[in-house]
Amino acid sequence: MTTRSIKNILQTEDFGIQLKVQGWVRSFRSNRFIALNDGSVQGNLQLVIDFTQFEESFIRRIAVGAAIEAEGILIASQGSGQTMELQVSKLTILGDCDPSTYPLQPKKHSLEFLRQIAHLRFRTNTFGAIFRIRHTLSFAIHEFFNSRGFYYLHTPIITASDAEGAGEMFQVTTLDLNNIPKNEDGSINFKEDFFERPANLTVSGQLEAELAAMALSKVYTFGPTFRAENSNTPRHLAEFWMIEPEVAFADIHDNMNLAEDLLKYVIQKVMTDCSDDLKFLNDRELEDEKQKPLAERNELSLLERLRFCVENNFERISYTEAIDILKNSNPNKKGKFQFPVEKWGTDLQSEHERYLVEKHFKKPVILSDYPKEIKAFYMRQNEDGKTVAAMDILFPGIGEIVGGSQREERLDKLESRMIEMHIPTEEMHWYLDTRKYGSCPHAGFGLGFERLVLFVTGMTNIRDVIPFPRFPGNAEF
RNA sequence: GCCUCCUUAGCUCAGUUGGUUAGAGCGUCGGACUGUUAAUCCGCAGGUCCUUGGUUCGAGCCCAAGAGGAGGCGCCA
Repeated sequence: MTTRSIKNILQTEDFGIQLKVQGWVRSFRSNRFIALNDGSVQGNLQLVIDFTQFEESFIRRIAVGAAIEAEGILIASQGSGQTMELQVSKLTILGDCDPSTYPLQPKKHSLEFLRQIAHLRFRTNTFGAIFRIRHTLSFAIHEFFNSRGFYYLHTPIITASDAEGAGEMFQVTTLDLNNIPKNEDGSINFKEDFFERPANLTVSGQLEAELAAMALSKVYTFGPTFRAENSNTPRHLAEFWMIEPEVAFADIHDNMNLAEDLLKYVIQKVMTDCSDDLKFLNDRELEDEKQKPLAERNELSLLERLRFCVENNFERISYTEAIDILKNSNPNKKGKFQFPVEKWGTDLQSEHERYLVEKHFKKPVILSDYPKEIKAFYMRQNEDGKTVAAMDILFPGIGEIVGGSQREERLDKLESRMIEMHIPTEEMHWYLDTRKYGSCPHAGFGLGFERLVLFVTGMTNIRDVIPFPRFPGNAEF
């Protein structure tokens, strides 16, 4: 007899068939009904046992969390609440679960509590849904790029380049920290280190992806990224996953189109393939919001937000237009902003981004053409001499989900900008070579994967959408 | 890194102006019941009130420091 997943059983409705299932007990009622879940799907399969056929000591071992195997006949359910149930003829306990110490109960737990038992939280409905959706998003991203002729590129995790310019890095070393080899002048002798030079964990695969795009035309990376920033927010992690496409012969508008198409494709994919999980998370959020004051509730439900995002064009405006809107906005005039919007050239604060996305446009916004002073050295300088061809996509509740740009492909402009910004040109000879030999216009962006999962699941803390979050002071599990 | 708030039973939380023995729901454990839907009913047990120090005749409650958690800001994806 073949074992079948609960997902498969619930889909096929093969009544009258003898089959075998394995899973974990979610609840056991009336000494008769076992709700069995194997993680393949949100729903449970109801197992029905005749308790007169089993020893009382055996019945006691059917506890919440226990791993069991059951054989029986699938029949139309005799009770209401489910369409089918398995009439069990043989039951085996594969792994006991002591209810007096097992932390998960058949009741609602707070996300904060579950974060402390991240090794067990997969067993809850909420986290089952989150990680099935995370998987679906992940695969949809590969599907999207593959179907458009992109090549999946593995850029290095360890990098010796300290010029990526995207924040603090984690150093990688095999030196004995209790006995660090020194040069005569007292500085650290990195010749003794594994790579014979300082090395770090990557903060971005972009620069390497550009090199590949200069030959393969369309590439993307999808891998872990590390930032040693002391960021303590529900939107930041020290280790997160990022998607970074890089496209030759593309300008900033192609770049915006690509990002918008990608986001819509993967969100639509989850709406189609994970409807049960989304329904669960949607209802969970509605229930949760009943506790909140009206002003703090979402105007749209999770499902409505996703539909809205897929069905509407993202608003595209320039930084300059954004400043005008903000200057003339009610909160700015009434002094409601903590940071009043006054002059062109300063970076937008998150309260400003929130206003644009959540109040003014009420939809995803693509902001472009930022002042060059507040953006990275590799971004293409616009004709006005003041701005660069940068673009950020802002999502409601999440903030910046995508950051990208058309890259500076003109060698002289790139070099002078690097010198202005104190980027060591000698060390970056390999990057500059792409501008020296057969340079061409190209563009790309970085999409924060966990921020995407946040938006799609409606969760509000990024530590709840990655299995084992890493953040300052925490690397448990 | 800065600011605000929180920490009471396994979990979620009450706890009056500082006043005897710190409470509830759920869970656990014991019993009853058995076509249930986070089953239901009865009963028992369960506490370093985060830690340390201070004020006071007396501290879960007031003060200080520390630890842990959450949110806001900055950095960004």
